[in-house]
Amino acid sequence: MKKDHISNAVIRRLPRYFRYLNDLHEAGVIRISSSALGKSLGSTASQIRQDLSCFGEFGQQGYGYNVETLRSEIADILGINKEHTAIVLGVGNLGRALIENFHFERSGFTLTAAFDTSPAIVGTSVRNVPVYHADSLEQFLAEHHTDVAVLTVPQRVTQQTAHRLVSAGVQGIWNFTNIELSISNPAVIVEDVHFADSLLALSYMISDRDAAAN
Amino acid sequence: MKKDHISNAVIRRLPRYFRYLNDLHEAGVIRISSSALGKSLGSTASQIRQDLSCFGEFGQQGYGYNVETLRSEIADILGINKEHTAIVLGVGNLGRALIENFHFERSGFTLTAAFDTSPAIVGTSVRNVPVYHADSLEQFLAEHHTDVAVLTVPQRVTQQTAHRLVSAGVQGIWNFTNIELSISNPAVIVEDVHFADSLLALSYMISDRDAAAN
DNA sequence: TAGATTGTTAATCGATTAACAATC
DNA sequence: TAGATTGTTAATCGATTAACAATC
Repeated sequence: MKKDHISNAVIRRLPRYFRYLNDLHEAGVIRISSSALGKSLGSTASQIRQDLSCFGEFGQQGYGYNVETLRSEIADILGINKEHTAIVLGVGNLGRALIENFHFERSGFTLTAAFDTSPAIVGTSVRNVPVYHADSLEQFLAEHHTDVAVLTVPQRVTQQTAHRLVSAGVQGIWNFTNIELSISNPAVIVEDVHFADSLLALSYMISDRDAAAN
Repeated sequence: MKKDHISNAVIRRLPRYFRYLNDLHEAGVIRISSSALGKSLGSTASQIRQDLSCFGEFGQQGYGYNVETLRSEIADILGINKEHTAIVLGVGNLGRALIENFHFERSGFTLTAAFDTSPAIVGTSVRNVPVYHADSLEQFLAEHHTDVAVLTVPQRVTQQTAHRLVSAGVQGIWNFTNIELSISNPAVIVEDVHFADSLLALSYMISDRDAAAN
């Protein structure tokens, strides 16, 4: 039974399902049951059926799920076929690492441009992505529909850059800075990648283990 | 009332509390109530008091919490004062970006070494972190207690590198590869930073918004 | 003292798991 | 047909929120 509200817990599990189904597909697996899927992913068959049922009926009694069909359905749900576009703000080490190494296209995104202020790189391109001066950001956004901005700028210009992006109408910000963005427009979606939070959680878990051992 | 089991939900919120308390402290704020904290962080006073009560009693009736005291308590809880050590595996763009730009010391970690196989960088150092050849990993780990390994190696060597790290006795792996690690030793803690999962969640959320608008 | 705010217990809400009729 | 497995409803579990006595 399709639901109209999807909980965050479900949304966060979908990419993992997708990733694993891709692996299965590449390995030539044709069908899989919810219980096999659950076992591989460390969750339960119930949870997987419950999660999928939020979006429709993709399986067949007595058979399970066709791997390629389910993969493709989840891709659709996640918006991978929507031809999203993205730009990168800040071509330092991290911005460059993402442009060069991260497979945006596997998530359905096309990188259309990058922006920086350093004269050494403005005018060059990285992996065929042209690097423009940050001053031309508004002009670019006015001329090119852009769904997501990847924020990898230095901390001190983070907030102002975010403001400019929101004013210019981007739909989402993928935020790699350690700054908590305050965004006036609630329609703009901010997805944070807080490295420090992740490392501190790891720190807690290894420290906790130490404590338990004593 | 101190708890012995702390839920994952609580653990994931602690770093945010810590980050915000740091900001408050730097801004010279002396005291804060759970309701003010909740309002700023977009959660509830109840939740914050409930979360903190897992670890002890840090507040005072009628007053609230002393910012510096609470900050310091949470730092202790997270293990920031444990003088953890870390090494970086793979000094490509991402590894380099982390070494150069991420403030490991703010999370209580000291970077003691990095490893790579490229002759161009083995023997150099990045931000005073020496880069050794990956072949010397085991020897280094035998001689230097190492809590966490930061995994930023290419996908094809990810799993084998993880195995070597686990065999050599690291306690935690901060995994930036898109590979789901399978680790034999359940005592080793893996913290994944799955960029693609994060971007796909963002993709879902902007796509969903589109759909709702139609 | 009176007002504010804690830590904790109780109530509510939501998410996960179990059970099962339907059916391939 | 018999076995397997779905989608969904019901039961359980855990997390969040509300309420309040204690007290600074």
